[in-house]
Amino acid sequence: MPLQRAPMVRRGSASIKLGVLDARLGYFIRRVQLWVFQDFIRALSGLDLSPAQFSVVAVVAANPGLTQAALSETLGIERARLARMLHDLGRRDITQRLPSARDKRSHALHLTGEGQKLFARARALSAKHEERLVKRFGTNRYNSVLAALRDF
Amino acid sequence: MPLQRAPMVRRGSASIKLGVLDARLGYFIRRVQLWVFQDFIRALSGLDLSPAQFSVVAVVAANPGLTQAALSETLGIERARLARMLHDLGRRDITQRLPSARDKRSHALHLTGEGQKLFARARALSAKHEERLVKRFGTNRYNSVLAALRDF
DNA sequence: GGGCATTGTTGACGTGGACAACATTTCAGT
DNA sequence: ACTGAAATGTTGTCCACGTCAACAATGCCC
Repeated sequence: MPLQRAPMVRRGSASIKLGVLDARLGYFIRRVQLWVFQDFIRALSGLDLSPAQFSVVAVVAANPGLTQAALSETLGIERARLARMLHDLGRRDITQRLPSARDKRSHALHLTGEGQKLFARARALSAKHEERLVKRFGTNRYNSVLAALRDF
Repeated sequence: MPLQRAPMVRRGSASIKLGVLDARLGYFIRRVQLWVFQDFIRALSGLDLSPAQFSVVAVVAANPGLTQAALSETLGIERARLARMLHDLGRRDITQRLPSARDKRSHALHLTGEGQKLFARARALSAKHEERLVKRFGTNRYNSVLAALRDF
């Protein structure tokens, strides 16, 4: 059994000042988003669903038949990017694009049967992720932050 | 003078439901971060400084002589990525890497004279950006969100 | 002194955002 | 009804960025 050396002591990251960054909300938003997304990805790693893919599936589930343009605007994902995402999700038999009756240019988006099963599992896993967030923030702060960001 | 047609009326983005996303903090964090970063980039567009570059300059300004490893860990930027960023900032005469006396492996990071002037202007512009954020949130909510994310 | 760790750098890969161009379809004004 | 502009979805391209592996130089502990 090869004995491992103890890793070098991490010295004083505490002494490093943030400077003006300490008064910039964008900096802290990025840091928290990094943590949240990493935890989310770990939580759903078994399903191979990225946060962006999960958001697409969730909105399609809540609004069956909506168009890609509407979905794109809702999630803030470029139409071009969304087309490629839906191509992939369709190949994996999660979403499907049906022809729209009223507008032949657009597609009506739906989940497949498999997609609905996957979404049910993803929802449960993401709920556990959310619980971790609540614990990390504390219930009160979690609620106030969620409300503030939602109203933005 | 070619007369412009009025753009098509955006119809009912209000009717689209978020579904389970409405109870996912990560979703709203991303949306706010999108807005914040876009506003920040617009605010500093005259200086050609990205949010990441600004954060590097700010931390170097507040901690002259620190090493790349320490900076990397503080900002959550990969050492590899940071090396390339500092190469670019050095080429633009904003930052410089001086040899470290104690540890010949590492570099002591500093702002150049030009870098300090640039940082002063960037700080002022980013402060106006921050004021827009305060107005958008409202002072009370801004303060509570900032405090909550800072403590995370 | 030997062996492993750390530092900084470079190369390679994949992802995602941004933008332009395109065919098809729809709409508004005449 | 016609016509020009706009909307929809798709593809191609470019670039920023996170990630990982490998490397040389240097530092540290035993």
